[in-house]
Amino acid sequence: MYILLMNARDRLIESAQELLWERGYVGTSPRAIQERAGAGQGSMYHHFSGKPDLALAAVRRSAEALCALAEAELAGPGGAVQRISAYLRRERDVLRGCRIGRLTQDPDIVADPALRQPLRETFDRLRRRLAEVIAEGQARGEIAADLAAADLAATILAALQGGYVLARAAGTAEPFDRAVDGALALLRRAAPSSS
Amino acid sequence: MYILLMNARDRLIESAQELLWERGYVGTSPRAIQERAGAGQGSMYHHFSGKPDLALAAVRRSAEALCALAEAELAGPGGAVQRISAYLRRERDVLRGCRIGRLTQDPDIVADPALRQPLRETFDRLRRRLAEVIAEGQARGEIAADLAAADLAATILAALQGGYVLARAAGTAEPFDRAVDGALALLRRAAPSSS
DNA sequence: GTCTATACGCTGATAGAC
DNA sequence: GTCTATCAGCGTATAGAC
Repeated sequence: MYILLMNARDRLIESAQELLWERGYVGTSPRAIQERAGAGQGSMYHHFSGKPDLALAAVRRSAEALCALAEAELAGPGGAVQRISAYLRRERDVLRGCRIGRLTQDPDIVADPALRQPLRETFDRLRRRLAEVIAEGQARGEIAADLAAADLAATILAALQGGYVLARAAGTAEPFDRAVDGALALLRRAAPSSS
Repeated sequence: MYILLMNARDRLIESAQELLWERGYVGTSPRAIQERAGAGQGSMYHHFSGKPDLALAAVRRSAEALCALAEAELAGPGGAVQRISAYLRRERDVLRGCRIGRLTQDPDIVADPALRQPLRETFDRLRRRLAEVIAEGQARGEIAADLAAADLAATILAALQGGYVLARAAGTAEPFDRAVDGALALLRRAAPSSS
């Protein structure tokens, strides 16, 4: 177990990341984090001022990981539609949902500007990056140029996030896959040759 | 205040609906529900066996309300794309999010089949209804017939749910509006005349 | 740095009076 | 039906020893 080799501070952050993903902010207690990390009260309150402080460190780390994963696909080979397809169809545990997206439902996260900032930045970055890829596809004649790249980027990211929501409600990945397939089908239809 | 005229049972359900929307299941305590409803412990435990039982009643009621609202737009006048547009652009308090969608992030809801069932049924119904409207649009030559209606329905519903997620992260409705606009632009592009 | 002790309010419920 | 106890356990710390 890798986690056992880390120092207490990192173990606490990683445990907080896991629990925030599984149970959200409201559903995650300092005690539960400590137990998972194998650390005591004193250790946690030595490294962090409290639950919000530890959560902030955890959220920031998760946000970075998420952006890195996205970039791996979006900077890959192929045309715009192909890279977006690779991003959307990347292998995932759909029913776990998005570790950042799920936090938008946490009232205590959204209410705290410091805690919400990483969420905003993450989705802003992803939208901008997707818009870049789309604009590239438009410049190369892959996608109709009269469609607003920023809008399409938002639609694609929203379809992804909403796909998780539908999948968790259904208890299966099926709606997620449909949502992704539908989005890609529409995107392919938006080729200039089709107009 | 209408709520003061209702009996305790209905006040409890309505208060639970509000709190579940605002704070989710994990973030909502029986005590908070009682306070908002102006009812005591005894009253709540007389009408409901406990928190899950009351939550179930509240979720069912919210689910019905949601489906009714959707149906009002989807059964309205105009063509398929126009009705879907009316549905997506219906006036909403975007930052509040979806009262059903937000519950998919609640571990205790998803883990309990009885509590999850209304979520599954709601989104299944909405997807089927949207697919019907789309199929109608395809039969009338409004939308290309070679696109899978079930996939497009999932995409549209996911864009809606994901739009809420992005908006809550951003702290403004802007990403929601973009996601909706992008989805509608793509849908209009998918007309047979464009292929 | 990490541990144990201590604290106080809240959670989710039960029991019994009225 | 509704109210008021009462309860064991958890949530979120603080204090101080080591």
